[in-house]
Amino acid sequence: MDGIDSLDGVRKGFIERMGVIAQTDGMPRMCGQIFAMLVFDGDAVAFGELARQLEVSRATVSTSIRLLEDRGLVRRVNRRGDRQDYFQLADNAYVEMLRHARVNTGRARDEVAGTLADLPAGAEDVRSRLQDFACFYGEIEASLGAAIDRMEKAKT
Amino acid sequence: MDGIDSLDGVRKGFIERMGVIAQTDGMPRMCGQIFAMLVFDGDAVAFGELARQLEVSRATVSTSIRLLEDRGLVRRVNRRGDRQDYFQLADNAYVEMLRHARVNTGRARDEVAGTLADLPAGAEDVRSRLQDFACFYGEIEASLGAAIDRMEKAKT
DNA sequence: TAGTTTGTTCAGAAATATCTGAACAAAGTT
DNA sequence: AACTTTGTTCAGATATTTCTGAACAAACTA
Repeated sequence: MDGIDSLDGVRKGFIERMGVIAQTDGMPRMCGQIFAMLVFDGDAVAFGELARQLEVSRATVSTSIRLLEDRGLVRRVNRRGDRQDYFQLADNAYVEMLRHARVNTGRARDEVAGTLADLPAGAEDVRSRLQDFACFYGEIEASLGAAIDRMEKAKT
Repeated sequence: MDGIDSLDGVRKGFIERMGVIAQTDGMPRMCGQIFAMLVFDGDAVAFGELARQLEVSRATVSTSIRLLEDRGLVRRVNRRGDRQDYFQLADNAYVEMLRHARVNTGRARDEVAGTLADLPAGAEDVRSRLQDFACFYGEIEASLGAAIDRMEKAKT
């Protein structure tokens, strides 16, 4: 029975692929790999273990973890009798991801809205096209909002 | 009356800011600037004008435009008696953006689903966490799908 | 035909993002 | 006190992305 070895192989593949996805998603690869490791392992993982298993410097772990903490995706915990920091997924990690996306979308929409406000009188055709553009961002925001609501309701 | 000059200033600011947004959005800056220029100007813009006004090489215009075409955001048109290529927003550009986002999300979900399929028997806790992760992507896909439907309906 | 304009391609330059090693402070251990 | 472990910071190395210039082919012009 090689259940454990096989599980470990699957785990490594998952971590590696999530690193790639993070990259295509506008995040450093290491953030994706750390996130994947926390999802897979479930319980809190030690700072040192992250550096050792992902084969990166402690500096990289430090900065990557901070980014994840700042986004509310990861929680730092301490264990009695252990000086190391441990990390685990924030319990609302997925919702926080959506919130972050919504904020970003809002920023984009604000830029368009600002341009609209700056438009001189006349230029009605430009205004109309910019309004379409702003609506586009509005649709995304609304959709993300709906998804956030659904996930928060499902949480309970 | 400086309506036109003022309009031109607003236009330049808009183009520049959309370049930045594109970058934070995982796209080359020039794609964002070209897109912005087409949104603002409305009618078809010549290849040469893009290079001249955005102050970049023709090579950059060529590759950026291709990316935009490949994503279905921009349409290339030809004018009788003019050898130059002209470009304008695809009429369903915004919907195509959403579609692209949905495809990407689907890819990510597929990765998680693949990992789930590879999991050996047992490891039920890991399975449960990966399922949550897959659901998260599922929610995004569903939301994008809803936004796509709304926009297509509003199109008419 | 020789010269111009137009768009593409690609090697490599320039800019940016990501990661590392070394120096450090804080807190523990011997 | 001297040493170890832990996490942070930052200058700069490494890797990646983005843009350019030059070479080119296709189509027009003189």
